[in-house]
Amino acid sequence: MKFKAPRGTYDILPSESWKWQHLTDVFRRTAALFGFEEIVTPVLEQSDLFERSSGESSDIVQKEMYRFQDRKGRTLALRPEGTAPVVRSFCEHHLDAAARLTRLYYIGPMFRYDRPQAGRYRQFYQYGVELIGSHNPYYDAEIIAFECAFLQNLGFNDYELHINSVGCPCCVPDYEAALSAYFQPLKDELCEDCQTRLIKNPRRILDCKIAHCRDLSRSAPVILDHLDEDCRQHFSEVKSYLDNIGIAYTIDPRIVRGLDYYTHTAFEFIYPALGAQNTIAGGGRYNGLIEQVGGRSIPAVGIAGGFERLLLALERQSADLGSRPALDITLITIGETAQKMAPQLIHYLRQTGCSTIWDPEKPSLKAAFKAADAQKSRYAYIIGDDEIAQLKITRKDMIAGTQDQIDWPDSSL
RNA sequence: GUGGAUGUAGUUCAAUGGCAGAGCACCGGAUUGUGGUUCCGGGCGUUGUGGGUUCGAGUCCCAUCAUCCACCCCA
Repeated sequence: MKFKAPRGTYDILPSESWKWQHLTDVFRRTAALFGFEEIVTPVLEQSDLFERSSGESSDIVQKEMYRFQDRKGRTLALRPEGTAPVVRSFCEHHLDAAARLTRLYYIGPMFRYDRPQAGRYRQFYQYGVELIGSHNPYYDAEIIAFECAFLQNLGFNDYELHINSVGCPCCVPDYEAALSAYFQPLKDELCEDCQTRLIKNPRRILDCKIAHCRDLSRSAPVILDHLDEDCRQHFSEVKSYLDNIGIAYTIDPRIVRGLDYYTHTAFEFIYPALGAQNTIAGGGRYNGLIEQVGGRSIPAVGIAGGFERLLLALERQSADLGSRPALDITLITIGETAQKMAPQLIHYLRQTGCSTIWDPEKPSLKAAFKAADAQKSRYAYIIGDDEIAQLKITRKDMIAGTQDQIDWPDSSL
């Protein structure tokens, strides 16, 4: 075997692809229910779009982005996430001119140069929805409600919803100062990573998985106590909207989103049984992003989820994913005359909407029926000299095993 | 980028340093007009790749690639 799919990428084979179709079908249906319309953007973007939006210091930009020069020396990147491209397109095409609020969804591959692991790939598939144009906390709740509806439509209920407010540029500096002040005296007790976090990004200490660091952060200052009035008010309204529509959530002050553009509400949908990579969807409000990308200051909120992890979770739960599509008819011919008539018959059957296959080689009948089995054909249509003489088709029900005769569909055939 | 485990037939796995095998799947036949059961028959695969040690390497050593798991990070 000479060629292999590149590291961290994989093929979705026919034995699996129908499941993906199911996921995307349910996603599109749910998105439509919420009034979202699809937007498709290129897989390639100018790399500074991501550098500017995600933050120069973010891991995505620092070490995970596929970045290269094209033949004219332009620096392009394979998109590592979906929101920045959507926002770029939104600004470029002035989508806000048409409506006060823009509701968009997308589906597509994303790329991050990461070490592959359970539920983590270099090319992976995400879906996302974005509500652009309002700072109203109702929409934060609506995005969360959308994700809940999507998961529910897939028959998936075993997830946890964690929400937090990450503050805004007005209150974050104050909070980070308080955090540093708290951890500084405990510095020597922190793990090595957390000691550097203390200097670079103290909030990440709260996310550490080392037991002792967790113990230390238990009584650390909480962002929610340091929110300014506006953020506090916003968060409390989001919660009351959620309460209102009966969505259960856990307030998790440790949620720190990986991208710099998030403000106010942040949320994650988690399925703990997935192992280390257990976040199936994450999102939040990004009021500063659109301005950073070059547009006016426009508030927005959105969420993105990973199809791989969703599928892993659904399979773990043995959720109903539908079934691999079956074929209506396998046509089996016996003898030269039937052989000659088959193409016209199969053409006719397909035109009437019956999925039909026929093998022009002449396998043994046994092999022909086995093939019909392998394709999960509902019926086998058999034509041979006997049938042709009587203008009949022998129709075998492949599930019941019974057999009867039907008229040729059109006597002119 | 760091650490650990693992790479043998389509697949799941065997093979005290001494002739590369089995189950399942697949193909053919028993049944030249009938599948899913049964019976019989069908396996030369660069043992991931490249070096090394050895009379001899699937087995030991080194490198490399890939997969899995964890760190990191996130979807």
